[in-house]
Amino acid sequence: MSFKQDLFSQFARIGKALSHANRLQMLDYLAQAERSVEDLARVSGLSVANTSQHLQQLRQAGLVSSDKRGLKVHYRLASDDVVELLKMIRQISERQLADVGRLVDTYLTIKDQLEPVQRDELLDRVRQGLVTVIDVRPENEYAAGHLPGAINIPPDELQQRLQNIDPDKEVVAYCRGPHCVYSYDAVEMLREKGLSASRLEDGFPEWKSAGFPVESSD
Amino acid sequence: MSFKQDLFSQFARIGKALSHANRLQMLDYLAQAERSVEDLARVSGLSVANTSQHLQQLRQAGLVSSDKRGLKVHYRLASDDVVELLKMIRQISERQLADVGRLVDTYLTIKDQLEPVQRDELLDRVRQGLVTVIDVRPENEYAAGHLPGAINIPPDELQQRLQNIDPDKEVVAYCRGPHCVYSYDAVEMLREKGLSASRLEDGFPEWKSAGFPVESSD
DNA sequence: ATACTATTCAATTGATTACTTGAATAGTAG
DNA sequence: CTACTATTCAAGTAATCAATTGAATAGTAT
Repeated sequence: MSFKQDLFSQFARIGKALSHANRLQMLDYLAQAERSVEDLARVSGLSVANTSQHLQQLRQAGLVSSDKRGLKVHYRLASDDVVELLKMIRQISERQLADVGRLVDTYLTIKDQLEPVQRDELLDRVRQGLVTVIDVRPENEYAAGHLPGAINIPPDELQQRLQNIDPDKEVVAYCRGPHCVYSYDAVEMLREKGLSASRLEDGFPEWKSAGFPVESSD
Repeated sequence: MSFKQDLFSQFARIGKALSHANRLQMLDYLAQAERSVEDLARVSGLSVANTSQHLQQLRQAGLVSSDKRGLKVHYRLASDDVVELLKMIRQISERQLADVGRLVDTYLTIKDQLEPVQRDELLDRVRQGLVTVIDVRPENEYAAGHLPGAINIPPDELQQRLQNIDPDKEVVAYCRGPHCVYSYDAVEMLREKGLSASRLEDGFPEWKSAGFPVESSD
């Protein structure tokens, strides 16, 4: 009979509302505070009309409610259950991603052990143009010799020069040697900014002495 | 920024998996026990190929896992988090969508389905006249001894005698023992008809041997 | 009144999705 | 080996959905 079907179709409305990244982003913003349509359109980078339509889907699913005050319509989460629901999704998602090992190990993992990249592996990927290599040593050391194609960004400049780094490429940082702290710091910071970053095993001296190619800026 | 987008897209994958009534129904069945593709195809009334595709979406979203044993592939929920997630959806659905309230009243919740009725609890409720008890064994076994007040409806007669069952009362079905399939089938069918039905833990022999009262029709 | 603002509605387009069919794969049994 | 079973894959079609555009509403300010 269609009884069960009806029930599951109702549940599916909620699932459907959660099935689009933009709507989830809106819910995320609404979890912080109630907002107008315009606010939500701005933060999600959508047109107002499009935003409005998404919001209506969320309202139909019973996830948000709204009221009009003056000119503006204010939206908010319908109940705390929605926060719980989002939390569950996040939880399952993170576990799933950890199992498969995709986004989580570059973005989300807190107890990440900063697994270093092998030298030969890095060289391959540099030649394919897949990675941005960052040398975090002082400028004079960089000038004396560095990895092919590496750009020099001392630790204190990293913050400002973030926008020069291609966010779609993987970043590998290195410095003087295996125990140099700067490359750790750089990787940590880059990951916080959402970039996929890792450390070269060891440092420049080891790279050079292993017979790998070197560039210098004379 | 692409980082957040990626993250919400990952969450959306879970939402997408939950956005179809058939998939939710499958999750519901998997919440009770692990099942083969064929089992799930049968209960959801879909083709095996279609069922398989839905299951793969659920697996990609990290909601179910599977393993092959011999010919059959067994699917199960990936973790208890998924049960929690379903519970949240049901809860929001119940609270927010006015038209669902009625359905949920008669349809036992996902969690309830996992738990059969305890013997002593059943006896209490029988004495208060709150439940209809159905014995789904063959007539001769019923005649030899049955639970007090139980009515005998063999599985193949259930369909026709539905109208004799008070739809406002809770129904509890039992048969020979804990692994007897008839009571499961009866419960499933009654629930499909919108009745509040559940199974007695174990069966008649266990009831009798535990010293609970018994009636017989001589 | 008129002009203006925030939101929603309606129609359109291109992209996904569900489901079907028939074939491919992997494991079992004789 | 061959026949058989359970599941998955791949290709095609019809339905559904996201986003755009331009117009319609409802409220505010002058």
